[in-house]
Amino acid sequence: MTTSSIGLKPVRQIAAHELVLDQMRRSMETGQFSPGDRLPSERELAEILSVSRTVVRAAIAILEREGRILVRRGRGGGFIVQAPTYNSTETRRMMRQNREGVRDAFDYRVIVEGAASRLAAERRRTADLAELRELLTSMEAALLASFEEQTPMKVVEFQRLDSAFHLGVARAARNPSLYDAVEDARRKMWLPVGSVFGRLEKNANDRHGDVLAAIESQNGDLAEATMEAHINDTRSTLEAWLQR
Amino acid sequence: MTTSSIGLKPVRQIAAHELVLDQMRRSMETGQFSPGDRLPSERELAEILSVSRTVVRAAIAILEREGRILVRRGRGGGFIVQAPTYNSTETRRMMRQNREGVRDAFDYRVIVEGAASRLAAERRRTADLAELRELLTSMEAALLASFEEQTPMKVVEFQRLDSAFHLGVARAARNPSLYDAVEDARRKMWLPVGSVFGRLEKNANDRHGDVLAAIESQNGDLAEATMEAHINDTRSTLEAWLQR
Amino acid sequence: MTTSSIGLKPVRQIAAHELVLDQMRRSMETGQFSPGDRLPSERELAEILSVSRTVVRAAIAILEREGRILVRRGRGGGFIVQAPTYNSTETRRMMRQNREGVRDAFDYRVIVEGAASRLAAERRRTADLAELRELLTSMEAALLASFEEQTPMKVVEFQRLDSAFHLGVARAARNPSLYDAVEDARRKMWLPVGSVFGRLEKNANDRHGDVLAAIESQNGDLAEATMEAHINDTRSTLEAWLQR
Amino acid sequence: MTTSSIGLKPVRQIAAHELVLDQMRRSMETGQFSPGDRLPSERELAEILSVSRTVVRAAIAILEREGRILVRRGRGGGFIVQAPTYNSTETRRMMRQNREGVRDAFDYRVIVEGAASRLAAERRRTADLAELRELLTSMEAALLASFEEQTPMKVVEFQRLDSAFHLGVARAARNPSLYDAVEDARRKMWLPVGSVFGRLEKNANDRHGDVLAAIESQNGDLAEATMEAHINDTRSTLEAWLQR
DNA sequence: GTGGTCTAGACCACA
DNA sequence: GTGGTCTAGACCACT
Repeated sequence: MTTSSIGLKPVRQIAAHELVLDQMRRSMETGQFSPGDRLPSERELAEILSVSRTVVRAAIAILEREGRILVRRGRGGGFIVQAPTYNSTETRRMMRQNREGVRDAFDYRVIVEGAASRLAAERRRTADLAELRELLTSMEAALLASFEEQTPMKVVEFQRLDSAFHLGVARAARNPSLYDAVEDARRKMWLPVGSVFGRLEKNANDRHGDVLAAIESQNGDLAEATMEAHINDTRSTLEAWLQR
Repeated sequence: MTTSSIGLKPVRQIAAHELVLDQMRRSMETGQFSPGDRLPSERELAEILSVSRTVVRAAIAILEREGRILVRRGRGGGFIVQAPTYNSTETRRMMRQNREGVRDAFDYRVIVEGAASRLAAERRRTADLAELRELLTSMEAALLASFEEQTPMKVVEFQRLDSAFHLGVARAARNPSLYDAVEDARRKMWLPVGSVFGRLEKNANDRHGDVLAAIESQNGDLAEATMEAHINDTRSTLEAWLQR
Repeated sequence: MTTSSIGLKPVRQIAAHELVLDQMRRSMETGQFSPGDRLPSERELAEILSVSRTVVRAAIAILEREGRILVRRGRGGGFIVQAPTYNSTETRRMMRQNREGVRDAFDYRVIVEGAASRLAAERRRTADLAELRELLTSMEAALLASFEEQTPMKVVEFQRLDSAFHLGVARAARNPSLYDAVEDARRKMWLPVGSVFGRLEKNANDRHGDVLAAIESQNGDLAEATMEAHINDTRSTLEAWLQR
Repeated sequence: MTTSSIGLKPVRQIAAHELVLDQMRRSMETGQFSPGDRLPSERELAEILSVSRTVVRAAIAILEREGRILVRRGRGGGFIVQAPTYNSTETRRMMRQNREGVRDAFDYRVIVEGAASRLAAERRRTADLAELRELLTSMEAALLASFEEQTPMKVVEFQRLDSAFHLGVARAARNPSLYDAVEDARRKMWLPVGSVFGRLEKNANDRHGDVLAAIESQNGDLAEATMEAHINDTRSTLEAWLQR
């Protein structure tokens, strides 16, 4: 697709700090860190990512400039994750200009997450079920709370729990490549969409429940179909929103 | 899966010449270049890959040391692709030690190539069909020739045509992420397996024909099923060979 | 003046790369390097400034961002000094808003350069005279050339030679503090003025000649008076220009 | 002078606590604090100097080690300024080894303070005169008291008043650069000389009176000459003392 | 041989 | 114990 007729495409050496940046963005976008959380310290990040502090700093500097994190100095300081400043109007405009990309991203999600769901149904262990059920409960509670308080559930909290569930399913499928593909697919779709779904998918959890039930019953076909339906629901919601 | 609980995994910066090396290996492995062929000149490669000649030289030097290419100097010289020296026994030993990896790779192929086949059936255009049919014919001819001459079809030629067909299907699916995933999946599986299939899959083309027919008939379910069957056949063949 | 009643004022730790930046700006502004010149290499600069390359790079990065230098990579590369983009109108506007600062800067120049000229007259050695005379000749030649060719002498070339002469006088005064003061004074005045004087002070060299003659004759009073007159001429020229 | 031919000299980054140390030494040396006085609290100093307490502590620790201040703990404690333990013999030896530096420092003082005095004569306002006259009176009284009591006027008190007068003149000159230069010049000369002048310049005030008179009469030439004479007197006194 | 990047370690200022 | 900065040295890619 991107290769020349000769099968060689330009290589681009990626600086270490860009790789680190990717990692950090990704872990924030998939909700591993929520606003207000403190990232690990520079030294820890360097350790985890097996790079030098210099490289971590380069990435951090960019995130700070973007306003994604706040740097606090001194003892007790650190890097504080900031809420991303989503801009619905802007997002909508961008997505409208990229209809095809959105469609492709969803198609891809349907494929890899559907397959993951099927495999999860076939391979899930008790521990997987327990984990997924717990995530379901957390989300239920969070949604409930957000309704009662009349305060919409925070977008990022939703994102975090949603991602956790989908990635949990992918993990239960026990195929590393597939897991990576799911992560990748979510990432591709998620980035500009965060603003939208926090307010729209109040009933997302019902679908999650269906998926979990199918996985529990070890019915691969059903698990796949349910997951596909869930993702296509999301797609419809998004497209309706884009039409408005 | 490979990520820590915190979603961060070590980054590894890849030297430009390694990326180039990857590209070149890949294009030789997928048969873009056959033994005896001359690679583009250093300058051309540098241009195509958008790196400096230094980097190309570094990659070339490694390939030469490995015996994958022969460097001929002077006028009329260049880089001549050598036949890879596959070692069946070694390959078999390695794959036996990595049963799980092999299984995962095939599972992943089934998923992404199956999906690609389905989408291709739904979205294929006339030009796609023409292209795929041509590839089919070429392979037919090549196989026939190789039988008549009683010389086994050259491994790399088979590889080249096989890859071209599968990637052609993926291209017809018109989803960039999926195409990349297919490429990635083939790459994961292909590398050590080249030695095996040149001699075993004499009837591979029948399956290809079935896939193409399904795609042509725009029957998504059938296309998916046929592709899955084809890949699972390959899997069986490989596993039988590993048992021996 | 700037101290509190208690004699303590806030301290500001100056980062090494800022100090380096100052040094480099200063040496470019006083014409040590002209547009098109290549700065010493990173490694040499680090050596000369006795800092690490990292620090040099930090300063260089800022200069590059400002467009003051151009970075060329590879063998034969380096940092190429760019012509500063003076903007007469802008300069005039700024200077009009800072009349007092301009007056103070000239007053200060008159004091320190006048004193330097006097001391130079009293202390000059043969070598000093030779050096100053040579600078005079160079400037003469440069001015002449610029007239004959009908191309105005390049601003920076003028700056360079002018600075060299004045600093040469200060050096002949043999008082380190005074030399620093002269450098400082010129720096304070010079920065935004470069654009103006290249075209206006065509006869600057006559004054320089007078100063040199007074120094040569060891007449301190005359040397001081001549230098003061020269600087006040410049001041008048500038103020006339500001009036326009 | 100190620059290489290329106009770049080594940079030295100065630690914040050294800057603080400088400030504190300076304010004690110019008599802002007299022996027995209590410095502001650590917190206040940190505030005034806009650094953290850590830095203040580092500076304080050094001053304590040198015996310049006494640290008293607990309620009513604080940092108590101690009388500097000047050592005439030592000072004399050091200055003899640095004859040239002393000469340069005085030359520089003559230049900048002479010019400051001239400008002050030309620009002084009534308030300036009042301030200077008051300082004169204070010094008169202090000197008188010290004679009557047969106790030599405390060195630091002299220093304080002397500095105040000279800086007052510089302030009246209304040129910030020049004021800084005067401060700088005094600082360069003052540091090692404190021990000497407390006992020697009993008649310093007469000169101050002359300077003030000249400034008052708006006679720039006279004001400059008087100040120069005063400084050169001091120089003579010092040189005589060094000869002994 | 140039600039570009990274590493490992250190010291500092901050809170 | 945190981030901020610097050092010294290395390897790499570029031209």
